[in-house]
Amino acid sequence: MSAVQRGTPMATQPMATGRPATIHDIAALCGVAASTVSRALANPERVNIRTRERIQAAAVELNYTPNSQAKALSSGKTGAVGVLVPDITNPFYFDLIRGTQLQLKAAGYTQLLVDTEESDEVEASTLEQLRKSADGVVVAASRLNDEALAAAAARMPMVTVNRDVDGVPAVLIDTPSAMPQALDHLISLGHTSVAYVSGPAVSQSSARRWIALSEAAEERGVDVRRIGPFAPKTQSGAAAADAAVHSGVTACIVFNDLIAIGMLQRLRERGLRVPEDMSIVGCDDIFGADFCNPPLTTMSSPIEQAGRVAVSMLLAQLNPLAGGGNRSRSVMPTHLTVRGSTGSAPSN
Amino acid sequence: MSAVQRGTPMATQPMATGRPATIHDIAALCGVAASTVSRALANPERVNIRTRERIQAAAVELNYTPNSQAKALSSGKTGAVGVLVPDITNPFYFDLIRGTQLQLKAAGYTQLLVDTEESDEVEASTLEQLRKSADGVVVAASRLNDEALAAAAARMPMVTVNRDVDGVPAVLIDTPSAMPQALDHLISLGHTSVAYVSGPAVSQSSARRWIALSEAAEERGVDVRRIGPFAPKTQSGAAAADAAVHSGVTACIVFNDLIAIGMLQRLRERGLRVPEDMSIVGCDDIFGADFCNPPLTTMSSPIEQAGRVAVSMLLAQLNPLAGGGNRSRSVMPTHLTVRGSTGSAPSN
DNA sequence: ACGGACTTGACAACCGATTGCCATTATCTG
DNA sequence: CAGATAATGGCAATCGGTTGTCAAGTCCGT
Repeated sequence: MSAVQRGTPMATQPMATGRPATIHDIAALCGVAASTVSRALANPERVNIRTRERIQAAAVELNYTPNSQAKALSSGKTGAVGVLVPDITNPFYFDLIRGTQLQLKAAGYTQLLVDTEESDEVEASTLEQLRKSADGVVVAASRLNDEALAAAAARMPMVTVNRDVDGVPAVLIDTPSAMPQALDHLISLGHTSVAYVSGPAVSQSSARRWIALSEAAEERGVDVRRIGPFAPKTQSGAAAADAAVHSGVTACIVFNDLIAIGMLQRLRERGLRVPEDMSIVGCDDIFGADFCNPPLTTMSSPIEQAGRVAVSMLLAQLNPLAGGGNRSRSVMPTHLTVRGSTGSAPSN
Repeated sequence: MSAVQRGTPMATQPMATGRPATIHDIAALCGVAASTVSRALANPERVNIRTRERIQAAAVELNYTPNSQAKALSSGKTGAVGVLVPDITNPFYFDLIRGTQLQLKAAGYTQLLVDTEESDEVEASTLEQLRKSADGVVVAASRLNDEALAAAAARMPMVTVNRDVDGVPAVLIDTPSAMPQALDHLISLGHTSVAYVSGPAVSQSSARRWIALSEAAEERGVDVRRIGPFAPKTQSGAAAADAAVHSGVTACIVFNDLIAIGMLQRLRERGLRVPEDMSIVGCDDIFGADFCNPPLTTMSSPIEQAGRVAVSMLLAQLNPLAGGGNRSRSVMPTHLTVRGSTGSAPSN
């Protein structure tokens, strides 16, 4: 990161003209028609190289930047992409957002980030509004039902993250595949009675994780019960911890790290030790999972990459010209990261 | 491309037609001119009540929503506000972002969130671009120098957060005022030699905190030295911890919680106990400060409220009509939250 | 040198909404 | 009842680009 030093900005600061330059200013300066300027900038090969260069030079000189509103109006393309997340304060989405932002910026798009507040209504109305102000959307962990989501996807280009609906391209974070790993990890530590602490009832992620886990449990002949649902917030961890203790299990696999971290706090309050009395496995490996107490065993994925991939898929949909076949589904690998919150089952 | 089919008079389906309705559709349906529709919707009192109601009914029936691009183009107002943060993955900004988003949505504005990647160049170019695509900006923890920031503020409505520049309205999180509290807290625990672990060299916040701390230290006759600068990331904590240990102090007041948490980890690695061997005071009370190990003593502020206030100030600037006098400066209170990372000074 | 093929640049019609200006009509006043 | 005044609705220009159309200009081969 030593590149920080470079470029002390004595940068060529464009002087503050009263109003940003337009193609008409350029046209006037070059003595050509505005349309010629437009072409010179958009379809350079359609314009004489000398004129073109004169125009390009003038554009630089006037510090011209196209007016995105006007461009959107006449071309129908806004150059913006909406990114919908259910809760912007959930650390899981930080890296996702950063991934989408990076990839969008690289492609010259603007990111419209919206927090849908875990509400299907906010999500639906946002999608409707975005239909006119964005070229496409990335929808993370949608709270909409399948029909509504499919309908929205039919109206505008969309890529979902962690949500699988027929006909809608998706990036899936393959947490379910790590469930057997997590279970084997617990079994190897002597646990035979495990609880799955589930997330929101409308979360497809939670459902998929539970299915994967219960299948793996059946194969291995282990008792796994399900408790919940719980909201994906640390505050929910207290109730989840109490429910887990009451159920008598010695280990929990938890919908996500927020709840898991909340459980750690609650268990400590109740005088129970982790992992001596109870093992906890989280999910997502969010910011904080490595420095909570004890550090959380959890399932990790390349989240930022997921954001980048989602945007790539969306852009491929928007610009079908570019080579790469349009994948309609991309799966991000997941693995178990073992830390301090899991240990041998109580020996009693 | 063939001639666009838009003239079809009976194509006015209330259902989800391929294309959203425009004022022209409404005008056709009501048998009036488009401009009348525009007025009926914007200046209702300028249009006969019967016509107006007919138009409003048609608008509802056609599920009309104004095209924000077109509106922006002709009115010059975009209905969007840019929010610039240096690092979107820094939890400090989560609550700020949520605050701005809530307040903006309530006022019918769209939030354009941009991560400037701690770079003054990215920040400058973003501001320049936003000048045409947003009505105003909220700039958090700007990395620009005073002149550049003042110049940008002269070109478009702006409110800064944690940055004080002449003539630019600002929301200041008054962390400096908590510095004496923090120092007194440490002194009462027997510490006499304290280090300030500073943040980025260009961060005004860091500079202000240092000034407040060193003044308080002088008044109290305590030795406070400054180490750093360090980047505001947990990874920087390792170097910061080593520097602190080397300097021989028994307590650190740290620029922010990210660095502080990184220090906790590093100190543990080196076999040093917190707070027995070293006390740590963080700043910001970010997500994670309450559940790290040990829980972090830190300085807390109403960050989400800061975001809301920043937006309110900006909107007041945009719509001078509304009553409330335009405050140009708003200070958010800060207090010390004592947790487990501070304790009695080593007795040796 | 001439005609055709190909380039290049200008014009103008949009995109969807706002707004100044004017014509029409309704209402009111004396 | 005529004339004044206000209320109302429509036309058309405008915002900044994009793009289809066409005329003028260039270059070529024969």
